Amino acid sequence: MTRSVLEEQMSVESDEQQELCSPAERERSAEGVTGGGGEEDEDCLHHLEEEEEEDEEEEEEEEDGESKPKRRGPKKKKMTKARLQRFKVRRMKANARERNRMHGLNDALESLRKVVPCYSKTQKLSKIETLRLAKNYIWALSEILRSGKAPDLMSFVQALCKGLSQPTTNLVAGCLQLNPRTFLPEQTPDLPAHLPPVGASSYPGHFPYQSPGLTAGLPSPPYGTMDPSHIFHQVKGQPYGPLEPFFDGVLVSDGPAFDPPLSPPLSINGNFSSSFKHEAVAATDYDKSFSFSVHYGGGGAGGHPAIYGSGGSNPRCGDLQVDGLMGFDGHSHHERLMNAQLNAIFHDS
DNA sequence: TAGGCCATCTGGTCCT
DNA sequence: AGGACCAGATGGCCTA
Repeated sequence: MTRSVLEEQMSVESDEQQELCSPAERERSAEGVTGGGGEEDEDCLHHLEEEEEEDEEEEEEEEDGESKPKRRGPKKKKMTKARLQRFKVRRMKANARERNRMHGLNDALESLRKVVPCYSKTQKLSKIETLRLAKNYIWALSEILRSGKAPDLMSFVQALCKGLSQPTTNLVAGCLQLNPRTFLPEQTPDLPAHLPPVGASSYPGHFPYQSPGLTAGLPSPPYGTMDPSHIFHQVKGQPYGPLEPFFDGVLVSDGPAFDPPLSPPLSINGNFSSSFKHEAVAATDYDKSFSFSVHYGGGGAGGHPAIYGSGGSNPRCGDLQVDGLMGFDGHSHHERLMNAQLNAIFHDS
């Protein structure tokens, strides 16, 4: 009897749940991907019913005093059918609210994903990575506004990627479409260290990259590492060992300290329509002294086609996996506006 | 198969 | 009392 009422309530709740779910979650639910759900509710009910029976038999057991150790503390209020019923209903309502609350949280997170640099419908950032990237992004933007100077691309990307996992780092790098050549000071000695105009084929800058994690002994792995090997691979003997702080020349002693364990990213929209070079391209002298590659989740040898760049001639993204990636200008008007402002900053500095 | 990520349930705490 | 928030536990899915 009680059971049938509860089942009815649960089915009602189930309907509510469908309404509360976001489309993606509804889809998941429909596929039976969700967690415990109603099944657990049933388990809970079963458990409660057992408890109820225990309560009812409590007095008898006390007389026995053998089968179960006596409970300490205040005697539990007897779970009458009515109480049990109320408890169950309350619990189900609480569950529904909690689900709803979490859906709201996820919606907010999804909104955040969309305004953070690298948004990909196909390759969603995890929650934690989204928060890290957002934090880095905010930090990087703040630095730009505060200093009025444009960071060099590499520092910028590194700031964005600080503390991010390797896959996310690759995603960001892919989104920004880094051009490894820009990291070669010798080749671009006269080029200004700011970002290229929209549509520019590459970003000329220098290579000030330095891993704070290595130089300052900051905590890193698995997150927070800015080890160059995280983003690119330097050939043995290449001269860029020492690392410099992010935003070369921007960070000052009294400036806001960048939280070591976290990451800073800034996605300057698809501006970095620079070129990704295939590693397979015939090696130039530059290639011999410096190579760049971003490994995606254990990419590299035999792994995923990592993001490569090593001074080749292919101006396209090559094997970079950027499916579904949206540049910053792939979003709302607001974002485009913001992007334009960023470009202005970079061009003016 | 292990580990990462996620959705959900649950009980506790705080607040209204 | 009831709602919001939180953290721990659990189990499913996915990928390397």
